[in-house]
Amino acid sequence: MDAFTALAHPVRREVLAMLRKGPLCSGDIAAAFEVAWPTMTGHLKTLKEAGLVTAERDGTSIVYRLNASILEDTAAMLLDLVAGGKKAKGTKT
Amino acid sequence: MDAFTALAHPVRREVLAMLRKGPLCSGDIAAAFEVAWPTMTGHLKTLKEAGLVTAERDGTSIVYRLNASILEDTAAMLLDLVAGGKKAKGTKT
DNA sequence: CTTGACATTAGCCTGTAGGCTAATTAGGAA
DNA sequence: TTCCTAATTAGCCTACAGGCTAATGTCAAG
Repeated sequence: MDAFTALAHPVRREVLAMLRKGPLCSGDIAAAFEVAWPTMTGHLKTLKEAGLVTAERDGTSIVYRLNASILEDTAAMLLDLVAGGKKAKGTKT
Repeated sequence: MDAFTALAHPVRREVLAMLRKGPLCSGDIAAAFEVAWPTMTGHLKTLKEAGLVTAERDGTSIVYRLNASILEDTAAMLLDLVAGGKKAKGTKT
């Protein structure tokens, strides 16, 4: 699933917001929301596939970490939709 | 439908990219893609509901125009997911 | 090896996004 | 009015996202 689609779900955006403060394990993330744990696992999987987070096992826990660069790239693509063909680099003329 | 969800579909993002060069009418947009016209009408409706475009009738045509500010806001929200709690405003220390 | 906690996978169900065709509305021209 | 073109709305269908419960896998501890 691509980053835009991954970002379309409010819970997944909230997860990213939690993660910006530092890495967290699956249980902590799941506990912070109303959804069942397996549901959160699904969201985390989606985020991981989109490259927005990374996962790493640490003992019995699995630690999720925000991947800022993908998020920045995605934001840049949005800004490009506005500016890409309008202001450009001033290369023309 | 919210802006993030609206942006999740590739055709809708392409429509926005077309629109950044200037306003276009429904028919021109529909003709530029493989989808049937009513399908494109649906996408345009979604974009309009998200505030990403505006529509205005001009004779028999309906002209669609990009609303850059919503797109910029949306991009800003993404960047905030990265920086919002990390770098903040430099207020601390 | 058994137990217990952490997390994912498997399986099922429901709602809705996204596609099409056909019908309808809106506006200009004859 | 009548007709033609532009665009939307209505209705239907299929596929898949997103939720749950139950079962399974994984690791550390005893």
